[in-house]
Amino acid sequence: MDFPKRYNPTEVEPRTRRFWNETGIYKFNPEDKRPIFSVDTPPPYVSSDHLHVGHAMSYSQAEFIVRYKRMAGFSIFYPMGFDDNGLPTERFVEKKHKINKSKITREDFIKLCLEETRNGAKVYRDLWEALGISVDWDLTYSTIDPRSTATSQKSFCDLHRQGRIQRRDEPITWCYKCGTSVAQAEIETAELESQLNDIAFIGPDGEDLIISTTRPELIPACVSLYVNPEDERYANLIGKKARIPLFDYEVEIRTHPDVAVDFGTGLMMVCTWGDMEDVKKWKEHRLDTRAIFNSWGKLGELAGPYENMTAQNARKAILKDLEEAGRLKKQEKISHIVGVHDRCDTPIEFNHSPQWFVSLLDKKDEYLARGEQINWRPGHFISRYSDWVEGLKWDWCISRQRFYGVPFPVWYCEKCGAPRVADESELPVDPLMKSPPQGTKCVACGHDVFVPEKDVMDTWMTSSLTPLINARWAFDDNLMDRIYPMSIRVQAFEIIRTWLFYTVAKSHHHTDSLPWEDVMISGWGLDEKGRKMSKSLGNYVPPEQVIEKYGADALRYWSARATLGNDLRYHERDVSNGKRLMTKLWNAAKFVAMQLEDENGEKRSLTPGAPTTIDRWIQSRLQQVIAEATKYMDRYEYSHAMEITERFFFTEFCDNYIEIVKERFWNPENFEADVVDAGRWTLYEVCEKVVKLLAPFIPYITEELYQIVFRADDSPVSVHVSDWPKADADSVDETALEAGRLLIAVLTGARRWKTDRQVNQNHPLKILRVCADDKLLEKLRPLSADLGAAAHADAVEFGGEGDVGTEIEEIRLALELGEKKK
RNA sequence: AGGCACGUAGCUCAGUUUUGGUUAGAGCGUUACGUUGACACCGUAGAGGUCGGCGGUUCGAGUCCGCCCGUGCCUACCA
Repeated sequence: MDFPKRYNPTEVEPRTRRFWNETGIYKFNPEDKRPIFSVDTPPPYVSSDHLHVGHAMSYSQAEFIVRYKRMAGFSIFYPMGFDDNGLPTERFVEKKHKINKSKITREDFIKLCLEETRNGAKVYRDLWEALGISVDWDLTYSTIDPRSTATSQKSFCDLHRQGRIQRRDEPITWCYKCGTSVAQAEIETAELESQLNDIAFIGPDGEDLIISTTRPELIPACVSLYVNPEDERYANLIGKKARIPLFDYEVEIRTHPDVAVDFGTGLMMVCTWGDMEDVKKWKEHRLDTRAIFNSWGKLGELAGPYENMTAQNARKAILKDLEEAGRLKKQEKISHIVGVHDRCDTPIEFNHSPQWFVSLLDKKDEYLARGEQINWRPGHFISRYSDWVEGLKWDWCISRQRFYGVPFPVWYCEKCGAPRVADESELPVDPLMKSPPQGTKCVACGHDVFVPEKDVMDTWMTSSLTPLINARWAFDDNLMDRIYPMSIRVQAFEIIRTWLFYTVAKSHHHTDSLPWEDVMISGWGLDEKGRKMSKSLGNYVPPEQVIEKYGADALRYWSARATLGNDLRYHERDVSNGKRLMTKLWNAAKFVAMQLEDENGEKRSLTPGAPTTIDRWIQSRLQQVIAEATKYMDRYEYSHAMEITERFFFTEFCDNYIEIVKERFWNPENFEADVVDAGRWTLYEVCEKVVKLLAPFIPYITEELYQIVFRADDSPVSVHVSDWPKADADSVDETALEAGRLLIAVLTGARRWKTDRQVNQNHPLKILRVCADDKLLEKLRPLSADLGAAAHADAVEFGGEGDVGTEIEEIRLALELGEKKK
């Protein structure tokens, strides 16, 4: 047997990858009749320059489970997708090429996006392949490809038919940097330093009416003043008019119970939408509309002399003018929370423009009920979901005033503006490229000329359909009854409110079911200080470098240390520790391999032989480990499965069993032949099972060992399609387990005694005398040969007096050093 | 402000639910010693913890309950 002295991942990993590709073991076979385990895995964004070990971590964690399920006998449906469209990609392209959508044609912009999409996909794919992520690349989708486009458009049409989609013209949260509407789910909060300004408006009798605002640039948008109805200070003002400083027009003074009496003066201005509260009062009281921003966030006509200024400049100018007019009474620094766009951190404003909405608010209860039906792992993450659903305030705005995304299957009547939604048979369609079918007439007015919808869909409108994209829901040859609902969704916690929630809502409305049965939530890989890895902090650890230095298996080992759903700090020493496990495994397997050949290099035939107590001990322990590891893997607790296997392998198999059994091979003349056989057989069995138990975590080295040592002519082609070990409860031998514990206690005592005398552990003992009560001695007596072998004792005797304590109090030892043999 | 997690050895983390139960574990680091018949990418042994704090339940609490302190994340702020 040709067994390399050292394991070299740099050589083995690419070769093994080629082997996997050639054998096609990760391909989904639709003809396979075994139960299917299908995985809805996150399609990463194109902006690949942000990849760090945290990404490697979360994808690896999900993949441990997939590899386990594959070995456990499931037919695996494991696709990868790429989230190529929508704002994330557009923002990435704008940043990289230092452009924005106003400075480039739609066509050129889309061309750049497609180009970056291809680049990004390649970087990702290279990394996933290097990591050994066992997806079936033939199942790959992109959220901009015809399949996803058709699926998204079918979703739109279906929801539209259900009356769940409407076009509404109302105030909408808006990002002026990106020039588009955004949905509630895309708004994050940020703490901002600001200034609270006390400004004197002019009361009906010319008196000062002081309001406090952080947004003085909105004064020209002011449409009303408000006080609390209980506030007696202002009772006489209600219904009267106040005059706006600088802009010189009048607004009515109204009441609303939401106005806090104790904030500032208790008097507030309400503008055409500085925030949600303004919108609320505007709707309730049908206030005037004074929209002052144009679509790029500069002030418009109503701002008079401040027209065309940015909000920031207008704020300064207006404050200066107010001060000169003596109307700025007080300024105070405050920090407050504002909503910002998650893609660019720009504070969110309100704007008024027609948008497409998916109604959500009327179905909160049903979404919450769906949440309860999901198997959340870990369970507590359901609260992230429920909290979000309960806190929903707006329906889902799905239209974006952008270029690169899935087009709406919609045209408008040129004459009356009524929308004409495509029929499902027309999908996929880009209305900019294609008109409605010949002879189509407007249902409202009968006119036959249409103009295309130019907006594109929110990227989540598409990615919320990944289970349905995978199942080819929009196509005749779909896999709906085979893979849908999918078995599992894997993702990190930060996109519960977006990807997860929207996917649940979509499946609820399209198929009246959950999209999947289980959800497995991963944590984040953090830097050494526990901070999130980010480019700006410079605490990035690129996974390629780690793989190059330690191998993919070592990086995966680090990933497997994080318990399910918890964050994990990245320390190179943990990766290095993975390397250590690999080295140990390599050497242990090498030792096993050595015993499989005779002196002439001929392969020995393995027979169970006559197992000794210690052979039965390690076999029994193995059965327990298999049972526990399997239990953990079934619960997606991969970290515990690996840990228990690793500990068993190191401390019981290597440190004790191999040390005990090796004497049989070095001095076979001291043992019965079938005892030597039993040792050989047990070594092989246990090591093979350990290799299999570790295969999901460290797939490369285990594959290599399987091919070199454990693959027989009639075995499966790869360890990764071999059978996951089955625990055999009947073969757990309680007597042997107890005996093994006693033996290790004696051995540890002998080792300590030698260490105290500063002699080599191999140094022979003339006599090892075990002293304990008769009951214990009875249990220990059958171990005599193994004990002598392990402690390198010429003679093992029982009974009498001893002075070396062991870990089991009742056992004491008397030892006598022998001559060192040369 | 509310919600959810977390707080265990110098460091990084298990263990806390299902099941409360003798001296609380691992790896790294550290100390001493050893070593070339799987492995120096090594072995053996040692030192190291009032399990964030206080109180409660219990024969018994790292584990269950209450309160508090600290950290992180999520959600939300009264302009």
